[in-house]
Amino acid sequence: MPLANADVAAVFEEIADLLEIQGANPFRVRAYRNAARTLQELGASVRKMVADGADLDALPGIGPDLAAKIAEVVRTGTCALLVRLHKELPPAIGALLAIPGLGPKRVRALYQALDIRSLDQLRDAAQQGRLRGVPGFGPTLEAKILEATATRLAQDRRFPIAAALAVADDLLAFLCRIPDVQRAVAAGSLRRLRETVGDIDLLAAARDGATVIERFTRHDDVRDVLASGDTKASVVLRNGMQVDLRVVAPESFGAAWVYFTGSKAHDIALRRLGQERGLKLNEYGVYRGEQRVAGETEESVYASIGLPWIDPALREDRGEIEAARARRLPQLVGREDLRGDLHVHTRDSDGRASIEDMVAAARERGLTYLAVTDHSRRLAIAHGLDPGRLERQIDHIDRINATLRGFTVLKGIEVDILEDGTLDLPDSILARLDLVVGAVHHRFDLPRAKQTDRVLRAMDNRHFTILAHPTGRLVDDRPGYDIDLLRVMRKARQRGCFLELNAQPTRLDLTDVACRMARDEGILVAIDSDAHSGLEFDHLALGVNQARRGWLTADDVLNARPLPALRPLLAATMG
DNA sequence: GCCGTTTTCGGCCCGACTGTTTTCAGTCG
Repeated sequence: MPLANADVAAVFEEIADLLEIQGANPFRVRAYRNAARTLQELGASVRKMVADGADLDALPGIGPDLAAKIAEVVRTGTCALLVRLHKELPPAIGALLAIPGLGPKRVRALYQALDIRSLDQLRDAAQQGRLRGVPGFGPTLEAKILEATATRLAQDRRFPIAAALAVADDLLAFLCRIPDVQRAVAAGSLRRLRETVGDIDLLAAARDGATVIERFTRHDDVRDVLASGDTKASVVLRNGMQVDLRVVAPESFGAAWVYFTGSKAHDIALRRLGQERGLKLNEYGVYRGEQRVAGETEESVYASIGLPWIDPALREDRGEIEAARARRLPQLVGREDLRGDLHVHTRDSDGRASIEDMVAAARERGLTYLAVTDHSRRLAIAHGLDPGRLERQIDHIDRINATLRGFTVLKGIEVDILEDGTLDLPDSILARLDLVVGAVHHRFDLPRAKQTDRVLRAMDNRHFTILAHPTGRLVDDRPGYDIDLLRVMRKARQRGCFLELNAQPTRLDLTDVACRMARDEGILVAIDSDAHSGLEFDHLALGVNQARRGWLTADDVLNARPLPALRPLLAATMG
């Protein structure tokens, strides 16, 4: 049974939940959570590391004990500690922690007083008014819990960043119109450009916080006010998104922006650095004793602990602090660095616009080339091209290029990688193209070894240029097929071909961690829109966001190259 | 349970808001 890093991480998360409910040492609990996070973000397969006898306790936050437990989970699928905890506590009790207002102490109190072991039992007890009898529980909390269990608020709900960005823009404009507000900005995971966000964090600078909070909580789109004080408010909008607003004085703005941008792990690391220098960091500033030494700008906060400003996309405690210390932060790629788009559909397959329309839309967005890469024949539902229709498209593109100045249409195909690793069109026609984008569109269920071999074999085709949406993942929906990405990347490097970062908001495939891995392996990434209409070129910005989280610079991005520099790279893979 | 330019033992980030209290624990981010 293939066991992914996420599976081991899930075991550790569950251990942490149960230990917490038992009232274990909070730092021990944190150690398990940190280890889970490390595993989830690790590029390499922990299963393979164990098989290779790699030094697991060299990983951050992993000591001898956790290293042994990782090996145990990899070998057995579970570990003795978890088995023991399951004997001591009801297995489903961890799910109760997801209810807002319920933390480990209250969950334990409910279990001990009312023998509540599951969400269903919790809901029933709340309905019957039995919760308020438990010490620390009153009618208000009971009503809140009843609502959460009834409306399934317990489920972790996250929104795609594109939707959240639009909502945040409107709210920020609203805040800026309040007279006392000097600045209003986004913070949290939204500012860090994560692909989904659980809530929208906003920050405003103003003298009179209470007034700002009051106006904000009366915004037309606010459905519920979860909390509201003099400096912060949490609300739920009509569309179901939760928004947290924090208001601070202008002199604290930079410190608060760092604080509320996070990530939590990044903030903790910063505060630790501060401690080493005898400084205390909080949302109001940087303090030496009573005296405030920084805080008006983000730069001043970072400078106080000896660091240059760090881009929010990097603030995940994944080495950015060490890089900042060494003055080796990457110069992250920006949307303006993209010169072209190497994965675009037209009406000839399942796109909605003509080649000419796509060219016009690309030019409007500052691009200087695009590759037409319609689907190949196997994808009949998308009206995929057979050799004859592709021949005619190639001729059509030649005629279009003859009329263009300062823009080039490249001839390509998004060819299906068949189950045996062969491509869906004959080499004779692929040879006439500028690039061949290969993609897996079926048989996602192959076992890891077969899926990996399938893609490696496809890359052996001398015409293969770019692997599209390399894992098949869908954001928050489908985990992607089981494939050894590291082997794929090493093959790509050996063959001189490339991986795509598909910028469709539902895909964002590669992930940030995989982008970082590609960079470490020395592979160029193509940030492609996979546009099916002119408007979808705007998705490129989302792809760039993801690439920034993956530490990519313009040098790491294939289509940040102007066409004269790109052509030889494409040609090298075309045999 | 981890970790070390103060330490191999004793630390481990910090503050706001709520509800249930009557001075604060618990939760959350």
